[in-house]
Amino acid sequence: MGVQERRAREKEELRQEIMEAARELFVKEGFDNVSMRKIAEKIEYSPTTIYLYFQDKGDLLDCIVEETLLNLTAKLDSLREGRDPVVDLKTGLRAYIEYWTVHPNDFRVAFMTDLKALDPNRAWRCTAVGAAMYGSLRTRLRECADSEVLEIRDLETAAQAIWAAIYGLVALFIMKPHFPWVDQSTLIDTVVNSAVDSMIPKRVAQLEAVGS
Amino acid sequence: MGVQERRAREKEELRQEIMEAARELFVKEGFDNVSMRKIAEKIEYSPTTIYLYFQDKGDLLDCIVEETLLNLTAKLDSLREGRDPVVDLKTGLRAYIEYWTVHPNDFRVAFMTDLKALDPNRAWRCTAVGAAMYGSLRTRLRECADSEVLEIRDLETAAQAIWAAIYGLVALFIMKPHFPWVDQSTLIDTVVNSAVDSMIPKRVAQLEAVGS
DNA sequence: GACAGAAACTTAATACCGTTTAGTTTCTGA
DNA sequence: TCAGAAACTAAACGGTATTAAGTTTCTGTC
Repeated sequence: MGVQERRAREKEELRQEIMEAARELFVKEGFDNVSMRKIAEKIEYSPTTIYLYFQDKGDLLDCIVEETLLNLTAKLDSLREGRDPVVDLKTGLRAYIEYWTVHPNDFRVAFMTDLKALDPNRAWRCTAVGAAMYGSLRTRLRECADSEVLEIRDLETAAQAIWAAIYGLVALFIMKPHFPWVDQSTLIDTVVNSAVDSMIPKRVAQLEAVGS
Repeated sequence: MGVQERRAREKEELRQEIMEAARELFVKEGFDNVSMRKIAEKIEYSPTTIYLYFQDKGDLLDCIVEETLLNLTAKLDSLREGRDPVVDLKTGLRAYIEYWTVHPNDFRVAFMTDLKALDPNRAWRCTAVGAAMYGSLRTRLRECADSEVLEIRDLETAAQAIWAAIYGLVALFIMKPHFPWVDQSTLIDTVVNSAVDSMIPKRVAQLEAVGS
């Protein structure tokens, strides 16, 4: 029964080809400015073929963004060193911000396209990976709390506050690229330190600030 | 020459009527789900008439969002008490966040519609008011720095870091309404205090934290 | 009061869009 | 060889923003 396997493989290959073409176009032109017709033209199939592989344009986007988020997740996981949880936490946050500043158009596609905001039913893949990433943040924060150095009143509140600050910086960088930002690296450090250090006793916070 | 005045007044009235109808529809259905035809139908004119008053759909959005931002600006200005600059700053930040959580759809229209992100040329009205609001934040921060209580290394960096944290919280509230947020008021206070207090010597920061 | 011209508004068309229906072609397994 | 499944497509539907050209309405002047 090698035929069925080949067929399945071919089907998967075309699926990947569609996603690759769509990602390239979405990133270059923006989700709204890319039509199913344009994607079809790029892969030299008829527009209707895409609907055999994806429910609709939103589903296609969901799959693409899921891939992006999984890629980011892998990158963040690879950076963990496991020595000092606070260092790991800050390193992860900085890496998150820098990943998106390097791939701004992916961020636009992932977070600045209406669809995902509307209902988690349609963008369930993204929602799932996003939830996993938030879970990872919370875990790292708990590790900080479990070590002797941290004073966290409410872990959930702390995690959400940090998420907000980090997310806001990325979103503004990307939304207002022409704004007269101060030195990017300095600003990132300021936001990360401000968000994390406010949960940490002064003594340790100062040590961290010096170390970075 | 009372006729020309009346004509001008009538013209302005229709302009306002268009904006009112469009705002209502945009807020209810979202920018992308509202067509010029629907707006025209609501005001009982032909779609083309709108183009006599606004360059295109994007221009119409720009004008509407400008109005929203000016309204918010007025609200923020009215809250200034001028006694303690740090209190004024935090009050303003909280008010900013709460304004958008009360009008989430206006925020969607204002900040989560592609157009504005693309080029400041097209959304110049919003860009201008937005710049004024950022200027106001910087002014308040300078007032804090000028009073005896503050230690701000770089004012611009501090302003941008605060802006990021505050903006991020609002954006996440609105983008992920189904996320299991902790108590909203607590979270807002945490983010505001974390952002502002990191610029303030410990002694004062603690006083502020108690006061809120 | 008649009337030229400006202003306001509309009709009809252009060139797109996402998606669906109803096919056609290609391939597979018996 | 051939029935049926799988893969793919042509054509259409009902929508979109925007524009060009035409019509109606109003105004100021004679």
